[in-house]
Amino acid sequence: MFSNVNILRKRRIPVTAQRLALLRAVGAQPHATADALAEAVRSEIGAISKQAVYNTLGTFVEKGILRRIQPAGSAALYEARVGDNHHHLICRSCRKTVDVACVVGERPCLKAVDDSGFQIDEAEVIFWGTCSECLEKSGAKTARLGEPHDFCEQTNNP
Amino acid sequence: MFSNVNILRKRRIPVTAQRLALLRAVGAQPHATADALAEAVRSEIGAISKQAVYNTLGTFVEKGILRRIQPAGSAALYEARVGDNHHHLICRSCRKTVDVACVVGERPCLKAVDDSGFQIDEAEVIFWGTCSECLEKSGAKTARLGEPHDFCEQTNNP
DNA sequence: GAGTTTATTTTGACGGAATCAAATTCTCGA
DNA sequence: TCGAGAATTTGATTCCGTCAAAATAAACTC
Repeated sequence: MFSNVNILRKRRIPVTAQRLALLRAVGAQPHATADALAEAVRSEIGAISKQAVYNTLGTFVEKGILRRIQPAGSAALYEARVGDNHHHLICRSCRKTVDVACVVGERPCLKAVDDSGFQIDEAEVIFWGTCSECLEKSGAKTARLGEPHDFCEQTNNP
Repeated sequence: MFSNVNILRKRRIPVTAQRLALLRAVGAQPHATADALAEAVRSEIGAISKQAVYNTLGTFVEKGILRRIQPAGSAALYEARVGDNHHHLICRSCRKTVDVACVVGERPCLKAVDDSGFQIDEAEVIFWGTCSECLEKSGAKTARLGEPHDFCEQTNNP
């Protein structure tokens, strides 16, 4: 709790019980939704409003304390791992989400593409697939492999 | 119109005025939302229900006729370019969306990553940034660079 | 071509996720 | 401790998409 206070102080973010509890909640469960975090906080400090959750998480994302992932078809997820360059792997059937170390190394792909005049600040990569449990459940199906949707590294070097 | 009919016939999708109009609409404007497409269709054939739009677009995506992109914080976009391997570049401030060719390094990241037991079928890549117009408008502001978003921060090591 | 089967479209209600706005309460610096 | 400014609560609201049932249209068979 000590270091969490410092995290906030360091960035001039007023320290409140709600913010501290949210920080702890995100630390405890990675890839959680705003709603799940709200529940976690409630079981710890009693109550928190939906709005406070959104405000706070939004602030944390702005300030670089948290990272927000918004996978297609579901609510945003929040994680405490920032600053390292990792991506995500999501199971289409059970939605399990795991981290994937970035293959390309640092700052993947940011400059190699034709940027059309954009100033790119982030490359968001989500790998979609089926996790091992769901694969077993569905009978070790090898279905979708036929048409892999390749994502190419820009740096062709190994 | 002729070839669009064939696209549907080839896949055993019953041909309807709504589906044909939607196909034309998507062809006319890439990266459009369901709502924008509905409007386009309405100005062409008079009317279409919201549900028909969603049903149809959903079917098209399933059948591989269209591709759906779901950028964080906005409605899904649909595009007719399928089968080629390209990604997207989105302006954070005006939402302009452009295609980015995937520099074909013949190494799809699909297998290179530690897949945690997943069977990966797609790698979704979205580059976020600011387009040239918005850069100018904001006075060639290098604003966001001050607080680098996430991973630019600590990955300055080679 | 007419009739049947099947699938699509329409209509209207509904749901979850997130935001807006106003009033209240709290934190922090003087 | 006090007050200004910021955060939190509350409740309504918007946006995107889905559900369910009835009405309608397309495709297949004869």
